[in-house]
Amino acid sequence: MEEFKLFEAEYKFMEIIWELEPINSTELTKVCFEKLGWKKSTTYTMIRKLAGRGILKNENATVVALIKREEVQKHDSEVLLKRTFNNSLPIFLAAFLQDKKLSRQEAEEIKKMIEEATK
Amino acid sequence: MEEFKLFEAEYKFMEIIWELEPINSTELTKVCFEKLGWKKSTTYTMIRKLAGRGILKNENATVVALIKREEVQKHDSEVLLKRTFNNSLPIFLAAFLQDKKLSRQEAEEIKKMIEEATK
DNA sequence: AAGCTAAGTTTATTGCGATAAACCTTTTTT
DNA sequence: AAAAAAGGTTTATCGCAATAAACTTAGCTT
Repeated sequence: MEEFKLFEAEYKFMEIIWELEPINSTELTKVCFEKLGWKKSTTYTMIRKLAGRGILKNENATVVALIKREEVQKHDSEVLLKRTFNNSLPIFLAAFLQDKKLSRQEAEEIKKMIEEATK
Repeated sequence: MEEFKLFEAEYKFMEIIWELEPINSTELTKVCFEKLGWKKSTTYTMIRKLAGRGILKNENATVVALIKREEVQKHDSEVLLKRTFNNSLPIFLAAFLQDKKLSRQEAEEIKKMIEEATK
């Protein structure tokens, strides 16, 4: 559970990795400098911390993610729903949709997903 | 926009206020001590900070919220959707519903809401 | 009038996420 | 063989949210 919690900087970093993995660690320091403005040591610090938590691994200078983006997304959704909406999808939607309009296509897509998730 | 962003401690604090408002400030220090373990000065510090940001007001020792819980809920939802799901409700639902089952009643409720939010 | 309580403010301290300087070792290039 | 680049680690620093100690002032109570 808790293993999927990422702080802001960690999340931005992982987004880069999910996009580019597998990626050489030196190459990664360059990308992080360009996209995040990080110094080399900052990137390596991040690699080490996330490796220690099983979020990614760095072997032979090659960095790969050990958890999927979808797992983190799911975790984040659940945290928000639990913390803020008493774990209720209808309550969430009421808040989120307030004053928003969906296209016909989005609506159909969503209804289909709801239908599929119904026992 | 940014005015609705609450940090964790602030959020827990506001939950108490939304539940009990209007509430006398001394009474509030007692509740915060019981529920959050905060000392009196911590509660007053929090009151002052949030008052400065227009989140609540404290007049004649009576504290009331100036923003509604629903506004914060909406803000938090939008932040998550933007940050994590490319602002797409279907993508969010795909992640959240994965391996979850909805009751028939929930499903109907949700579909109705979707329908109402469709242009 | 002396003490107590309510209702705060001023000013620190703490904890931790974010960031990086400085240093080290090994491999590659010239 | 000297220099440079790759691939790191050790150890700090910084910023800021979280928390609170200590002090103040005014009203109420005995």
